[in-house]
Amino acid sequence: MPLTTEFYQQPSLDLARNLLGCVLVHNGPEGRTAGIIVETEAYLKDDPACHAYTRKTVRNAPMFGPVGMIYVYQIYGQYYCVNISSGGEGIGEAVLIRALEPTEGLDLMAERRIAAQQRIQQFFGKTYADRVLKPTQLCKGPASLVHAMAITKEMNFWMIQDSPLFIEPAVLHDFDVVQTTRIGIKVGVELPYRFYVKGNAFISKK
DNA sequence: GTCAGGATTATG
DNA sequence: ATAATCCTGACC
Repeated sequence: MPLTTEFYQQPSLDLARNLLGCVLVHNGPEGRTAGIIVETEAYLKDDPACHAYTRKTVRNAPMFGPVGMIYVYQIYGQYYCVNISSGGEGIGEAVLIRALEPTEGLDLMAERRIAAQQRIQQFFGKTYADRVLKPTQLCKGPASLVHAMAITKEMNFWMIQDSPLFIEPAVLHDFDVVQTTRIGIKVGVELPYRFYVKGNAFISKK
């Protein structure tokens, strides 16, 4: 059973922490893929790194939506990242999913990762060397997991409580959580809003 | 209307 | 360490 609104109503930092161990699932036309969430980051309203820091805009609108609204945005021209809106309607906050430990559909994930990379390389008229992706490489990083799970910008504004992309309750328990600073940002670097499962081999970066 | 730059990734 | 890329948001 997917997690419901009640779960997403907790404060954004709690949500980021408590999403660890839960399972992100996509029941798509090509099949089912799933993975345990092992790394997240929170973006809060009074946080300079947050897309919604200044004001509500076309891009960040889903962050101001009801809790559980999916926010997919493009980055560096060619990649996408997925967030879950949090904090309540009218409050521009969200949790970024940064890494999964794949549990279902690993072959499909690998196919999609390679296909995605081929599209990108082909755009430059280059070829993409054949390779085998290890399970640890499938969903390591926010844009990688978006490819592996076939998450698209179509899903922007969808509600994760009621969509083919959803989250199931925690299957991991009794693990240690590391709370530290976020990755890839230039402002708000000192804020400890990143959470990951200690010792897990699938996180994007130490 | 213009323009700088990014919550990344793969490659050298 | 660095390139690649397109769309958004800031500013004039």
